Amino acid sequence: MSPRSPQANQRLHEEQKERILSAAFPVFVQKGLAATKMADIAAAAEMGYGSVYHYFPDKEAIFTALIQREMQASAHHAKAVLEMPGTPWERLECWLSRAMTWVDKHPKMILFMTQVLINEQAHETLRKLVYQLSRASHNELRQLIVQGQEAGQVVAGNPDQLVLALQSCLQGFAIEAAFQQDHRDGDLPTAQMLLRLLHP
Amino acid sequence: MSPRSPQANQRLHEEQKERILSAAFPVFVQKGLAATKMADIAAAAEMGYGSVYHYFPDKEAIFTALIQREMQASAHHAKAVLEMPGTPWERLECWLSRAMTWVDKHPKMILFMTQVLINEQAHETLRKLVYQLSRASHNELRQLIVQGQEAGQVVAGNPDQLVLALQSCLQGFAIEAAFQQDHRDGDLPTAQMLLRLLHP
DNA sequence: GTCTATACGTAGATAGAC
DNA sequence: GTCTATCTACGTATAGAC
Repeated sequence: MSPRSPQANQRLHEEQKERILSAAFPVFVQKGLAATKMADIAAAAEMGYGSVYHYFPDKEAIFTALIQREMQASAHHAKAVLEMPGTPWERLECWLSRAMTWVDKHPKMILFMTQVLINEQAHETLRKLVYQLSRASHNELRQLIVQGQEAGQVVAGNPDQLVLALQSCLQGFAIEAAFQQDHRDGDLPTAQMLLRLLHP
Repeated sequence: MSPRSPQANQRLHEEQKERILSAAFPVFVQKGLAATKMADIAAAAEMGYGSVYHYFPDKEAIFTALIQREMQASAHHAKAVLEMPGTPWERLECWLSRAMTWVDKHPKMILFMTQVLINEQAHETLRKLVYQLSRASHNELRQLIVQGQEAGQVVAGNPDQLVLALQSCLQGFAIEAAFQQDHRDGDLPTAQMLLRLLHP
């Protein structure tokens, strides 16, 4: 029995962490941070209660890891669209339709982050983290809108207000979408509908 | 010392209940149902811990009372607008601008109800209650939109989808507004902006 | 009616066997 | 590395004094 190499050990360790994160996510979404028990997470990850503590120091560390993981993915997505060729309007269309698709596929992630912004007063660090992500997204969209206004393709007006309107709608859609995953009872709005907000 | 009349007793009782509800509301909004402790509520209402239990059997009863109280107010507001004179478009304008004003003034109430829809899997009764309210609002708005479409004042398309879009936006605005109450950093969108979604 | 003190249950975290 | 058993802290709800 040769011992595992340090690299292999490291890899197994990361895999187990990932396993816990994947399992914890839906539980947090459904119950919120406070109501989620470590026992729930352990059960979802199909491992013993104590094992979770071998990989994460406490519950909040799991929560934080989930947020950070999402922030990376989001930043990556944004960059791709900003560097796209085409007119500003086309880039806006692309940004929004991608955002809508994402919202439609992972509505609970937005919900999850909304919970952080809203709920739990204690975890100031966490909230700052999510706020950063929200600001980043705001700035990207703002850039696209200003470009669109300069090209005369987007309605005039305070760009920050327009951004806020779009972001709010997306957030609302996410909540609606998350709810409808369980109780399908109508078609969700489309990116084309949202774009009407920007027509000159 | 003449004893208080039963009526006066009754009135004091109701006043104390009201006092607890008013105190509990902001706490629930900030912390969510699970994370709010009865001690928090008692402290906010400036009364002893045990006294709260004299007026409500448990925490959930307080929560439920708050929701029901809101449902009544909302139903009242809706009725007034539906019976307004004028064109369908004017009624829509009125409905939306009232809704926006309300959202702007009491954003945390929507947030509060969103929490119920999303979070806590256990309290099925509560979620049904909020869902009812949401359906009622949906139906009102749908009625206005169909009327508007028949009058050619509103863009054609699946009315339920349009309603969903508007409701989602309102929900998103509420979250944004609630957040901005603490961190003012931009103008909220206006009802006029939202109406652009409906222009033919 | 009001409040303090307490019993009970639950959940986070840890120690230590395997 | 994994898991069970346990310690500890806290929060709900209640009982009972005033």
